[in-house]
Amino acid sequence: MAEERRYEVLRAIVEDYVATEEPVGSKALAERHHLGVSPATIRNDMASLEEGGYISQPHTSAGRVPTDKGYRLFVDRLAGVKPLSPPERRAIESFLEGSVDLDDAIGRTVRLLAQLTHNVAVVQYPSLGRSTLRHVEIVSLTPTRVMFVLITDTGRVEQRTLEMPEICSERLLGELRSHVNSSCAGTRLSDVPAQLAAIEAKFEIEDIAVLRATIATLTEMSAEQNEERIVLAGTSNLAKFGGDFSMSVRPVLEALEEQVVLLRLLGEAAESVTVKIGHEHFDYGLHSTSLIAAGYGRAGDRLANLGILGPTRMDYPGSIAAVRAVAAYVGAFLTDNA
Amino acid sequence: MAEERRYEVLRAIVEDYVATEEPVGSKALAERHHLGVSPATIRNDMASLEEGGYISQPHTSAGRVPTDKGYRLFVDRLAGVKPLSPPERRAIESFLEGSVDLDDAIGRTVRLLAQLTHNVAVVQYPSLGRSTLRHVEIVSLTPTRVMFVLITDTGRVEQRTLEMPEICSERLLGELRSHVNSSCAGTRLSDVPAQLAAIEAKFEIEDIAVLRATIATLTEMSAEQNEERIVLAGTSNLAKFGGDFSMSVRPVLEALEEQVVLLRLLGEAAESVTVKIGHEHFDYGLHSTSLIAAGYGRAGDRLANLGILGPTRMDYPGSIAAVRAVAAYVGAFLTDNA
DNA sequence: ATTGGCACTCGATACACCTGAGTGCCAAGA
DNA sequence: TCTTGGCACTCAGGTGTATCGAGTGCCAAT
Repeated sequence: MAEERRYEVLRAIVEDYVATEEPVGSKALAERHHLGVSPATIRNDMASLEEGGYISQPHTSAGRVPTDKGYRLFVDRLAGVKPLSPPERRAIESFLEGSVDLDDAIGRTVRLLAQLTHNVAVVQYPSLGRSTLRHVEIVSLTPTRVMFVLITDTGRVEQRTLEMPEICSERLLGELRSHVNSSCAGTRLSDVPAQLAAIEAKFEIEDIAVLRATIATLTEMSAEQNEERIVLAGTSNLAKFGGDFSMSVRPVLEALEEQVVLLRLLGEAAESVTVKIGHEHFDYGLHSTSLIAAGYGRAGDRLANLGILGPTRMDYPGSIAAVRAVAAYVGAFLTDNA
Repeated sequence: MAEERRYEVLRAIVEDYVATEEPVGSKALAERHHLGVSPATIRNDMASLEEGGYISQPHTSAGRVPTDKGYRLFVDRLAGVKPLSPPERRAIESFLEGSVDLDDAIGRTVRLLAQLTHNVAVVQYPSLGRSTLRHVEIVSLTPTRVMFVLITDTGRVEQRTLEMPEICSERLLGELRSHVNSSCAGTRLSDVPAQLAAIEAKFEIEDIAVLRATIATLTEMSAEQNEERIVLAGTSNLAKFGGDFSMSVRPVLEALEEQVVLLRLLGEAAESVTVKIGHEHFDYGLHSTSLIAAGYGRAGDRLANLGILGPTRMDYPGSIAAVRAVAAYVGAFLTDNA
């Protein structure tokens, strides 16, 4: 059946193009991949692949290059899983050792990912909304200025200062601290606002202004939309992009500087490993890039996403393996240090 | 006196080259800058400037380009102060409004700086060692796991978790908290280790292990070398670099990814505004870039540095003005929110 | 010390040409 | 019906040549 071989040809094209970065022709294909057919046959297959929109040729007399659609098919149906090399395994297994807090762990993760894949790595901090609250600390800075510190079970620490409407005594702060903690500790951050609403009854009328300000601030802090944090590494790997800098790399750098874009990028990752290719991105600047993203978390509940971004012409099997492995290890690390 | 005019010519060359990005010739100079002399005279001046090493020509039959030494002279003796435009003034005056905590303020600062100068902006968090400790919070996560949270007067919050050598009671944690706070609150972080050493006497023998671990961790946390944080923005402005991407921009991106390099870069800034040009940088990757850095702080005591990095061919007067102004405003902001 | 004149250099641009990789198509063979 | 070898065609890229012109250095005159 010719159907089958056509896809074999596509796979060969993708692999060669990724390796050489140059359009690949029928003759070279016939030599390097021992499909038992002649260049002429391959040309026929190429013609129908091109008609199907899986490959295209930059110029009339050049080899073929996979299109986004071609990569898509390759990723979905043709790519095998490339096992990690032993050094890679070792790197992953030891990268978190000795990390001293969450910042440190996330920092190591993102650098590792960048180094493994030679692409730009993107790691999102554990989502606030899905973490549970471990402790709330309320510290008086000046008589009317108060700092709130939220500590979650994932190790995230969020702080915020607030100018109180009136002077608040240490006694009042102490009461706030104990009531907030007893009613909210151990609940998900997304449930905190509801819990907070219930404690209003326990306070004197005269303290109501301070209490309301406190509740408002804590509610805002536990709303996840603001404080999703994202870390990058390996931007210099964008050098892999050929061609003119300002044409191809600049828009990518610009997109990477926009937290909003990054969040949406990672946010759209749904399954265990998601691959977004070229024009599948909503952002114009990323139309010549691909994203490989995975969720990570503790025992199945996804806390956040991480991934890599690179030119569409990238090593999908290898990168997918790396992203998946790193996500698994980070998840395990968070579980152990819960 | 010709001496004087020669420098006038150098200034004109720098200005034109920065504006046009192309080597500038004697004829063009005579036209655009109304120095009352002929192109031939200018050529003579150019020849002696070139002999002095201030300018050079890329090819025999091209115009002149300033050298690092030329820029140096320009910055030190020739550059006037370019006043900020009204929109720039307004942007600076309002950029910090509504910033909700230190992270937010630093983030706004770095983005503003990048936008104003169209270069890469670099902002260092207020140095830990020079801040004073406002409060230490000690929170028990599990029976043996404890989180320390340091809050400084600059708004920085540092956290770290520690696995204790033995189970520690709430009573013990409470004692730790109160003794640490009473002896250290209000002191500079760099003095904290000394203060901590003194409290050992106040504890029972049986708690000594936990105490020692606590002191060790807090000492480490207040050592400034680790936790200097630096934030970047505007990397996409590197597009201003002409030429080949991997030749010129890649090493810069690589340097920017190394915290160590960045720290040293900013750390070397000494006076109120420091300019480093091209080969004056220790890092090879930055040999075609210039840095403009300034310290910021509260009322004269420098807390940290900020600055911009761009191609040596940059608008020095404008950038210096912007950096200086932003540094002043950030300093004022920190004073008001102390 | 300044200026106009002049010969010279050399990068950039344009044009023509060639080469070769790669294609599409067709007719013959399995 | 699928495969294959043959063949003419296309076109990007490299090379060689000629021209152009911006810009220079030098020199003699002012």
